[in-house]
Amino acid sequence: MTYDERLERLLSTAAAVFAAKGFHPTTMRDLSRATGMSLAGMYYYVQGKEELLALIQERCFQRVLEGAQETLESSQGADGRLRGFIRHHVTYFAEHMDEMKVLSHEAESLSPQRQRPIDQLKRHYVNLLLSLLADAFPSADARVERRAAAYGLFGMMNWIYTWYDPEGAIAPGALAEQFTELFLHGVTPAAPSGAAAAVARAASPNAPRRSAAS
Amino acid sequence: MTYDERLERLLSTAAAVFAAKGFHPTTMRDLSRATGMSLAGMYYYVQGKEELLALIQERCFQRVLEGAQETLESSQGADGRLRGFIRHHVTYFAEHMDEMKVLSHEAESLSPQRQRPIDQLKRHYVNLLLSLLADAFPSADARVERRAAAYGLFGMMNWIYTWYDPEGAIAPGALAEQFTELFLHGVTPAAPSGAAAAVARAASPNAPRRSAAS
DNA sequence: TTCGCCTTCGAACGAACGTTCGAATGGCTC
DNA sequence: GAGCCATTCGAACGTTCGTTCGAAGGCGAA
Repeated sequence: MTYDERLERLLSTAAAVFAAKGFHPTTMRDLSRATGMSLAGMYYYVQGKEELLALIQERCFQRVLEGAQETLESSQGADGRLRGFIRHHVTYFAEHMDEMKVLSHEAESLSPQRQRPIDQLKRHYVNLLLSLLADAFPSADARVERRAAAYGLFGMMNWIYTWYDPEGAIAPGALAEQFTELFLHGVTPAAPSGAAAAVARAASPNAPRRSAAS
Repeated sequence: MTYDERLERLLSTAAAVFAAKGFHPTTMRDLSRATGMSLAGMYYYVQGKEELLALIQERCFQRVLEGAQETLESSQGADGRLRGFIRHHVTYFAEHMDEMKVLSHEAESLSPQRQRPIDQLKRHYVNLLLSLLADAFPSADARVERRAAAYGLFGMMNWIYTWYDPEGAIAPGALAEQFTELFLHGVTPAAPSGAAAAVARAASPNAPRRSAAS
């Protein structure tokens, strides 16, 4: 195993522990136990606990951005590009829950100087979605509305880590489709043959009609 | 000032500090400084730091639930009740950002026995939305779809604390309307005279048509 | 074998944390 | 004034944290 591979393993183990316990409650001794390395040994690869978090977030975000750009390059039309962006974000999130949870949930856990480069990636990514929305809906140009829609979508997608189980009933791809339809057309079945209604009906035609709050 | 009033002030000050710094990084000495009380003095009102968080979350959630139920009682029709639920959640969130951020962001910061009663409130609240969705859209009955829609909506709404400024360009009521339209009908202008398109157009007819990612 | 370098680690350090304790304060009742 | 109770607090305790340091292990090159 090379140096780089061992660093990579340290980072992904740390991401899993951070995702499970939270960044601040996690101790270097926790990470030592999880990785099998000694307490001091980890400092050969990383300056300290905070750099661990910074590296995890930075690498994860870069991969998300790269994946999004690749998806956009192979998508056609404003609508197709927007759909591709959503699909990529949701599936990537669902398939890398640990890192993405750490990226989403620990967005304020770094010192300002370590936060800055990550915030720059975030600005870039948000602007990317805003420009996709502008291309797809040139008529709905109100700036605040577009921001609300963009952050609404990010909320929908980034909240995944609080409830979603990739091994559960909803596959990552299915979740991406549902969120795409939800964002584009809402829950309301638009027309008798509308896409959202069709998708919903096709999946489970005989589900119970009511569920009581308890 | 009565005992209860002083406890209330301690809780709301603590909520503000927890919202700003996060629960775990906040020290009892931070709270002592923010409240003006002595370090030991706070232990007269509260068993410890964790009970502080538990009380904040429990009281906040109870108020949200009460407000939602009151809203539902004065709403008519399945669609009206669903709209009322969303409007209430968003406006309450926007107007009580500190407590709601602590409720949303520190949902895993309590020990299991302190978490349990709050999780019960949460289950109740989620089931409430699920039943509203079942009433409003009896045709789209697929169970997983309803869950995805519900959690998508909660994500949209609870993500507010990461970006929204109640003093900024979007008033709480306006945000609630936009999220309601977004959830019910999506961003796509449904028809030339569709509600979503009309709302969007009315607010800012001459916004620029493009914005580049940078 | 010897040297030097990359890698690992046991042990310890100083700081900061949540919490406790006993005393002091202030006002009210007899 | 004396006694009592609710309230506040300075000072300290024991623990745990992130980090450091010097030494040791392992291994290829000379």
